[in-house]
Amino acid sequence: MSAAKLHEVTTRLASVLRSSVRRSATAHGLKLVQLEALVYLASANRYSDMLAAVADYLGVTKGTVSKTLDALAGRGLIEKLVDLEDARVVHCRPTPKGLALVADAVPTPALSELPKEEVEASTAALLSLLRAMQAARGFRTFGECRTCRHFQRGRSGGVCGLTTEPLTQADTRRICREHEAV
Amino acid sequence: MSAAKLHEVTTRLASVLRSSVRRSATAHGLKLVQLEALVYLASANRYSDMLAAVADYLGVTKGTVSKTLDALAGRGLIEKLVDLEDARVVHCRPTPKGLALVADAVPTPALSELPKEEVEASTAALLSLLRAMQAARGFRTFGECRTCRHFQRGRSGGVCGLTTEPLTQADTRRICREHEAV
DNA sequence: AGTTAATGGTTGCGAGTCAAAACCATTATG
DNA sequence: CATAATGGTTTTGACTCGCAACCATTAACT
Repeated sequence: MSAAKLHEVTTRLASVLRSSVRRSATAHGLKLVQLEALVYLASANRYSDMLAAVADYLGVTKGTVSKTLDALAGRGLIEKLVDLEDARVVHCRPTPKGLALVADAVPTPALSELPKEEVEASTAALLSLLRAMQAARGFRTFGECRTCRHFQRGRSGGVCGLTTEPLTQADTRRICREHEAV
Repeated sequence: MSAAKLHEVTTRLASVLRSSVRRSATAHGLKLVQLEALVYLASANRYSDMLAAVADYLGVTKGTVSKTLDALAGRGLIEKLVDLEDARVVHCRPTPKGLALVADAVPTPALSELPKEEVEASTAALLSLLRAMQAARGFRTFGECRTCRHFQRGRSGGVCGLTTEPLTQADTRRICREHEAV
């Protein structure tokens, strides 16, 4: 049980997962990256639903993301909205049609058949593995606000210490690109 | 800690991993899929170093693999050898140059800095997760001979119960596409 | 202020991925 | 011996990918 073995298992898991997501994407007439971007946008908060965030999250270049989002917008799965305060940024929000596709395409995989204890053990193991890899390679952690060091809990929701803006309960369950683990 | 959360963590891990492998591939002048195919071939046994096996393993189509292997062969990273008994199959074996590239490109990631107990726990959890996903989606398991139900241990190495051919010690450490967990 | 960065996006290029389908050769099955 | 199954190659069209050039907007700095 060496680190090499762990690496091998991890890459294999990633490969199997990617194949099945690709299948799902194809079945819905999308490319793999298009579905991944759409799924991400469906759970990104308002600081994180822009092109640069998608590029960071998926680890692909801005150029690819630009065309990918164009394709999604062309199919009516997302809509692009220019930010009111910063005219450079374009917020991409899934349309109802896009959200429906996400709900249908996300595999709800074989995981639900695993025993509960095993699910918890796997999740914990993966999470610590993920954090280690992100830290070592300078990736953003992309977590939810409620687990972020900038988050200040309040009566209904809270406040982001970075932007000093209020967050609703729903906000705190979304993925943020500025997330930093405590 | 639901199955959905586990799925989310898994996909995120896969995404981070893929980005960093892509980076490594690019640094060596290869595409992601090309590096993945080369890494696979470096540890595949003689029943599993053919085009169809690569396609199964990576979850891409035969057409893509055909061109990918052509590209690798064109750079002198693998060599293609037609099977002596079955003229249809083409064995693809990494050249010394190809093996050197694999050794250099495989990340040896941040995992080595994790505590030993954590590595073992993560590996076990991931392995059972991987088996569950492969079983649920009809993927081949692609394991080593020594963990295969067809493997019959012998004095030096063993015998594959499926092909009835003898296997050396080294053979039993390689990846086989006919692998089936016990 | 006013130049200089830094950031967010778009566009174009060339190589290559990808699914699907048609196709050929070889081996297995009846 | 015909038919199927398997292993590979090739073609087509849409799209990805990295790279780099480019524009617009905002931030930083003497």
